[in-house]
Amino acid sequence: MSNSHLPAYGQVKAFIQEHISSGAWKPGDPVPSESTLMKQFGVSRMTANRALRELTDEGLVNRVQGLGSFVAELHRISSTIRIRDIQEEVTERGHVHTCRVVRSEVSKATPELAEMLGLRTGAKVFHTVLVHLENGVPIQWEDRYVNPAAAPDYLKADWSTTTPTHYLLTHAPLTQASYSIEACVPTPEQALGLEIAATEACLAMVRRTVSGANVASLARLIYPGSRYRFAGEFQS
Amino acid sequence: MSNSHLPAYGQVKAFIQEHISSGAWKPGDPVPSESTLMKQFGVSRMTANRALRELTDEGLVNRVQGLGSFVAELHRISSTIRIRDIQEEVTERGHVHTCRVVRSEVSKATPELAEMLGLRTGAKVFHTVLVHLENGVPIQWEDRYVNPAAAPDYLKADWSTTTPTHYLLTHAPLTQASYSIEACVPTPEQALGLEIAATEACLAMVRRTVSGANVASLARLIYPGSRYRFAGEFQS
DNA sequence: CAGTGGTCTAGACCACCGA
DNA sequence: CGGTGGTCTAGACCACTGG
Repeated sequence: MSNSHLPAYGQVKAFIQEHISSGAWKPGDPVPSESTLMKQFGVSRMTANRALRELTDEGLVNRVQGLGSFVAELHRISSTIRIRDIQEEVTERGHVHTCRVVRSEVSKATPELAEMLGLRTGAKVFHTVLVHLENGVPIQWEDRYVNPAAAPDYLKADWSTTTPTHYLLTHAPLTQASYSIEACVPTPEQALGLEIAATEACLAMVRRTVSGANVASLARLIYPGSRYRFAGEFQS
Repeated sequence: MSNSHLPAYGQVKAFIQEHISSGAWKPGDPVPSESTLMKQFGVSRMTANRALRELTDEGLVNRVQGLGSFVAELHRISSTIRIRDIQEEVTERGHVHTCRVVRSEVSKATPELAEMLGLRTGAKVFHTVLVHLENGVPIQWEDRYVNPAAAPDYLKADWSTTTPTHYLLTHAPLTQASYSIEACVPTPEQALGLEIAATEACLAMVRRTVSGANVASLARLIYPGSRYRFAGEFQS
């Protein structure tokens, strides 16, 4: 085994994890109690508790006070998505990120937009439309509305050195966000900007970010289906 | 404050979280050390440690041995995705799930398929193609290859009472999976099966699941762009 | 009631970092 | 060297569950 260098709580975790992932303990089966693990591994209760608590946080185990610990249902296996800055993503791949500004303006909130941003209809909003390129190839159309209350100097930023995502992350402490991913066909203007056929399927990510009491921004990010995909891993 | 009913470690966490999300402590700034928190809150070191450790697990704080604890970069805010059974998802919405079987057969692995499933070219694989409907409306085209070693009786399952996802979750303990989401246009057969126009953009989720030593299954799930989206929330 | 988990303490040893 | 985090212990009190 490779457990020898693990801390004690890690060895207890590994022991339980192996029994679960091998199928020896099935969903709903009881997991050894803290006191059982104390005797079995010769550890203190705090150590056994930490092992079980971390497994609970990871979604592998359910615990009920007064009852015991049980193997969780399997479909809880999960993966994490992060808000990433596209510039970071591109340079991390060793490629060059550039950006074209299509629009950068002050506009008035339509009723739907006002609703989404928590403003009055007709209120001032910032609006930018950018195209992000990786090694000169367009990979993202970014159409973004920003609440002036959250970032008053948004339009003064220089999009050749920073990105809206990065600017907002550093200027408006982010507390919450929601997103959705859907498929769409591009508008003629988007197809032109992304240099793709008007019939090509695209991924659209709609993101709404909240900063403190304000909705900070509403963004619609369009990716050509042929040049971009989201990927991830589910673990243990 | 509403902290009064929180356990001690929770109060310490809340204290730090507030300073971070309000922007008072910015990324890179030091967070109070364990011994500082001990004095400030009158708690033991284990309690202060737990607060800081959980904040680290949540990605809000970075800790370096011998140096200290620091506010993490903000873009770490994350969300979790889970593998969900489509039948569960539909019935949870109070709707009716049904399913049409398009194909259910034994076939031979092409070179690419063999590579993805960890088999030899020409080896036996199970192949099913199903259409899932919500209240009679097609919402998912499921094209799946299954490794016989992981689920020998896969083709004997009754797809009117169970789904491949559910069958595999219960019969092949899942240890790992990877996925990718992309946009595509449907093939003529898929458009027909999903009852959509051949030009409609679709979401495609490709999922590869691993069970113990075997790759269990390779699935391509196609969703009509007009009827389905992935959505989620980023928290704290 | 006995057994479970949820929390907390006071003290300990170690490895690491920077001055 | 002193301060930091990483881990561990032995014991404690509480709330909850089931029989």
